Order: sequence, then C-alpha cells, then structure tokens
Amino acid sequence: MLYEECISGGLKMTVQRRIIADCLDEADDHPDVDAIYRRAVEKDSSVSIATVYRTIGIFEKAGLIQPIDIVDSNKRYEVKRERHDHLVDVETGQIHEFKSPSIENLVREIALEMGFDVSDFQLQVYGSKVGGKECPCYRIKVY
Amino acid sequence: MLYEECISGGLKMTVQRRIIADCLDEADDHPDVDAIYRRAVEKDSSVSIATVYRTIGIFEKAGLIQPIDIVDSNKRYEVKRERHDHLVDVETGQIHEFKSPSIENLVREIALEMGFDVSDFQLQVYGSKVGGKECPCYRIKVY
DNA sequence: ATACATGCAAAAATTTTGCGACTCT
DNA sequence: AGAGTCGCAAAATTTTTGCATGTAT
Repeated sequence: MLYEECISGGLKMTVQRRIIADCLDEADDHPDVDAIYRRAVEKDSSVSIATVYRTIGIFEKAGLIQPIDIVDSNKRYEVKRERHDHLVDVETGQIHEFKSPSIENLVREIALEMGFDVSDFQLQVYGSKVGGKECPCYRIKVY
Repeated sequence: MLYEECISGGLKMTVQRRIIADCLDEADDHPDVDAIYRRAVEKDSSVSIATVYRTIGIFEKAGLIQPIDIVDSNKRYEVKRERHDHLVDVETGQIHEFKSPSIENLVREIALEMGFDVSDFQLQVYGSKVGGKECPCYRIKVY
C-alpha cells in the first residue's frame, strides 16, 4: 500500500495524503490529476486541488508514483511497482500493462553500447486489436 | 524537408507555416511549443503563438511531426522520420537518438502475443554516462 | 472567388504560490 | 512547540477559440 510506503519513507501523513494515496492504490486505471482530485473529493469534499498537485509532486519526487505520458491525454499516474510498459488500444483508449524482461535487457544493452547506465525507461505501445474492425470515432491517434 | 511534405500533403502553405516548418527542419534539438514560437518570431516577428499551436496541431494530425514526452519537460516535437527512440542523459538533459530494429521486432512480437497490431510506439530511456561523476544539480530526474 | 489561415485578445484549462490557519510528530 | 501542511484565492502557465481581416489556390 502506498500509504505504508509514505510512512516508511518518512513523509508526514495527513488525512489528505492518506486519501490521495488511497485513491491511487484503488485505481485500476491510470488517472490524471483531475481524476485523482475528483475521487479524493468523494472521500472528503474538503480536499483541494492545490493539495492534490502538491501531494502528487511529493509522491513523485519520493519515487512512490510514476507518471505516464500517453499521446492525446493529460499526464497520468500510477503507484510505482515493478517496472512495466503500456499498450494503448487506439480504438478504445484502454491501457493494458505488460512486462518483458527481454525488452528490459535489450534496452540496457543498447544503452550500454552508447555508454549509458539506464536508471529507468518508459515504453508506450499504440496498437489495435488484430482483426478488430475500424472504429475511428474512438480512435485516440492514427499514425 | 517538412515544407515539401506539407505541399505534397495538400496543405495550404502560408508564410507562417513555411516559417514554422523551417524551424522544425532546422532544429537539431527537440523544441517545445514555446521554443518553436521564439525561433519563428526571429524569422518573422508577426507570427503569433496561436498560429504556432494551430500549425503544430495540423502538422501532427497530418502525421508530419512527432510529439515526444520527456519527464520533467514540456511536450517536445520533431519532424517525423524513420522511427527511433530517445535516450535522455539525466545529468545534462541532453537527448540522444538511437535506432534498434531488435527492439522494434520485439515490441511487435509481444504486442502480437497480446492480440494487437502495433501502429506506433515510443521508448524513452533515462540514464547517465557510465563512470560519469554525479552532478545532481543538472539531474532531470532521479528514480 | 472563396474556403481557409492569421493575429489579436479574451477565455479556458492547467499548474503554482503566498498566506494565515491548522495539524502531525 | 515547531516544522511542515492545508485550503483558499490569486497568479502564472499553457492551450484554445471567436471574430474581423487577410491570403493561397
């Protein structure tokens, strides 16, 4: 739980931070700041958007959450876990997570050839269901 | 040249679009909207920020330029060429480009296993020079 | 000629901040 | 008690838009 991570990370835990941490823990999607704010307000209507921004900034700096950049979307967040990547269904906008040690190894290998140690990397894949019918109305992005 | 791409793409070419296209063509870095705007104004001080936004939107929708999301940075743009990835030196902020057919194949393979055809993907790698000394002052992001 | 692009300035959307009050530890 | 956090509202940023005018085809 993010909440415990915060405490062991030495963060002062206020009710607001607890609420925001809970929202992030409970999210099975990848909410943006506004979505987190709306969910937090449901739990306690007094939570302010300023606190959400400040708290997300603190969680991020502490390495407890991870920002995700998806084309045609605001910046989203997820609780940091094992590193993994994202496959965006361009028909529906749905985001699928996946892991691939081979990609990870390959990335590190290539970076090393360039003389770099990898501290992190992010991979966003955009695609559509094999054999799926076209549905431009929901399409996020066509390349 | 992006300029010619625009014409063959059937876009009405105004002097402003020409200027913005030139700025993008000439950029060897990865400018954000404001940087593009400032460079465009140098060529013709009457170019407005609204036109820069509108033009970038049009170029992007036409598939002529590519947005790049780098942590702790505004959205950046580059002229679309062969697909390639970005390695960000977290000490200096410098962005190196690289290509890797093996990563590309691997990504397509994994997506296919998940039942998806890949239309595009983006990979941003963050790292620091092997053996390089620490210099937190310029560090973009520490994970 | 006319459909579309532009600049301007206002508006909308997003993010940050100063400050007095409040609350964890 | 004291350092740090919160809500609020103002400010700063970033992005979009309406409209009268201008321009490429």
